[in-house]
Amino acid sequence: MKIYQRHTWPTTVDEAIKIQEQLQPEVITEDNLKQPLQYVAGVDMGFEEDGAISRAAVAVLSFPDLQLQETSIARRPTTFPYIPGFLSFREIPAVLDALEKIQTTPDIILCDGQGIAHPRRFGIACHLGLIIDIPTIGVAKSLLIGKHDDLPETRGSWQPLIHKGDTVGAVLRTRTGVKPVYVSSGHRVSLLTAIDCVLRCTTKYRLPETTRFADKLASSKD
DNA sequence: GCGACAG
DNA sequence: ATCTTGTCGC
Repeated sequence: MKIYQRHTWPTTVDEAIKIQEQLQPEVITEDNLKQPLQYVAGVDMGFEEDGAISRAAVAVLSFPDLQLQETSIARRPTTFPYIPGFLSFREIPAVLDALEKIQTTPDIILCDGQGIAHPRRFGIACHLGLIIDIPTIGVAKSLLIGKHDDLPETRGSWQPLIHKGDTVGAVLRTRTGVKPVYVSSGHRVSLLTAIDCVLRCTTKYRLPETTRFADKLASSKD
């Protein structure tokens, strides 16, 4: 797919904050996606050479049967350090390289990390969604910001994630008796639709099949 | 000023 | 994210 950059990549945190604050108002947290969904994708990152090289992987699956449709991998030098709140500046450049090689344009992308459940409401899922103008959802394995009540052990149960008085996402149990995941709107997807999509992409494991496939590609040294 | 802190 | 074996529990 063809990608149009929205900005150049910053070197400093101050610059990065300006970009986040400038683009945040463009994030859409209401549904604006093709339905029924036909293709869902997952993206994930891996690192080589002690972190000097970033490796991005994309896996496109058919929906709702979740069969692998297409994959791509891209490598490039790592240019931004990992700083909580600025993950997108470290990972997105390589992700865009991998997405450019994809022939099957996904109807939605599940990202590894937060959407609007972020200090400035601009996590990696929002940033990626805005740049490529494709619906995105943030699915994180751990909490960045916000608080929530305890939730039942049953798969499918969830609780709102609250930050400074706003509902910024949800803590979702994707598997009975297993630690929950943190779901939030990325771009062009509402929270309820995001929760439904994550559940439908999750079968026998805690994480969505999309990110599991992307994870295998990003980790296997080949 | 003191912690917390996606991957 | 990454370094790494066995091990506890359903």
